[in-house]
Amino acid sequence: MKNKNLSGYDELFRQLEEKTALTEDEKARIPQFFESKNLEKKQYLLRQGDYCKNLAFVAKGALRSYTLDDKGQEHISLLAWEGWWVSDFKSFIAEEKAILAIDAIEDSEVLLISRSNYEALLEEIPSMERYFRILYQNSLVTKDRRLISSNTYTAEEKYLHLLKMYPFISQRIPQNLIASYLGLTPETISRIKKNLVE
Amino acid sequence: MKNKNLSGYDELFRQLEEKTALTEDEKARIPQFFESKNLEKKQYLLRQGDYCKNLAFVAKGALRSYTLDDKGQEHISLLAWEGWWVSDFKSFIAEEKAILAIDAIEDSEVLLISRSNYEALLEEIPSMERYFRILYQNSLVTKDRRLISSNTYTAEEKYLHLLKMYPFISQRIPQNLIASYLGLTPETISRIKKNLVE
DNA sequence: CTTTTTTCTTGATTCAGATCAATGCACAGC
DNA sequence: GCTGTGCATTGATCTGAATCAAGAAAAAAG
Repeated sequence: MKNKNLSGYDELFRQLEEKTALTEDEKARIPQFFESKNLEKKQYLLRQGDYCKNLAFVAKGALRSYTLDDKGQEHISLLAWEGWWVSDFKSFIAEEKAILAIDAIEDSEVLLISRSNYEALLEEIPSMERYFRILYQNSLVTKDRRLISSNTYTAEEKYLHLLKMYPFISQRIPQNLIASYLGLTPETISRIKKNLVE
Repeated sequence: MKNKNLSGYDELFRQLEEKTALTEDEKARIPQFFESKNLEKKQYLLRQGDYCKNLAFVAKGALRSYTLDDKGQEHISLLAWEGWWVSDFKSFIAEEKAILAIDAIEDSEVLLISRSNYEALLEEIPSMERYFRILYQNSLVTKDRRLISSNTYTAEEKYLHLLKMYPFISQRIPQNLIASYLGLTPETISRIKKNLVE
């Protein structure tokens, strides 16, 4: 086995074992499929228009994926910290150009798996097929809830719903990124907070 | 094998074989896990607050899932026609009360699979584990795009984007349901259409 | 400790889309 | 053929959140 920083894999195994059982033999084989990468705050993992060659597991730190609209405004589609996966899925799977950009919002460590290694991993280790089925199943539930929130709730309800789901988020993620994630402006968040105090 | 209406299973197999290979033996075993049900237009498959006991495959017709907000307004989260799956996933998986209602918007035929049969199916037929992994993977891509659309686009862009993805939708789904799906009002859709003609 | 950069707050104004209200239209049932 | 019920259009008005514009505060950099 190549010289690998194993710390990131601990976090990966913790995640995997939450959803599926792994033998020691499987655990020994898994790191070969991945490659570790450190990112500094603001460093890009993917740029819009590039091909998304990897699926990334966040072992440490936090990343965001986002689109840029015509006016150059950023719209965050995902905030991913330890234990989350991030990529432009469509680009990764269908080998199209990415519409998402991904960068680090803190100094981070990610574990990258290429398309071919991903296919091989699913093929060779059936419990990984199961892991990803369950992961995606859960992600779908979360995305569904977010979509409902986005179409149904007022700005204040969206903000409160987010705090309820991720109580620590305001300690970790700046307000302007939270705003972008919720499809609101930083000013609106600021006013909501003021209202809540009263 | 029990006496089953096989027509619905043809549509199911077509869907399955788009994503994974099935042996004749597997195809013979699959129907046992499901139960067919006919629904008339407006008939409920699931009500808010009930437990979602089944995952439903739409063999014929069309269904919608939706939430009701405080003011009694409906917000459609999914329109599902032939080849689509529909349920309150969170309720189905975690055995919680459903926040979604599901009903038929046309006379329909669905194939229902219970939680325990779903688990058994995935266990006994590994290519079904693969099928659902790929299905969910693709659904995630679609949901992501919808979320971006919802947070980034104007009303007109949302409508055009929908038409581009499902060109036949306006022939099949009434405008007021399309509006609800997009998080808009029917009046807004009407005005957009008028503007587009000019 | 000082300077620079980034984030957050507050106020004034604007605007896209909702809401309210009325009318027209189409198809299902009798 | 009428008649009712649900769906679509159009206009007038309202409103929640965006935008524009300054500062204040906090964090990072030197």
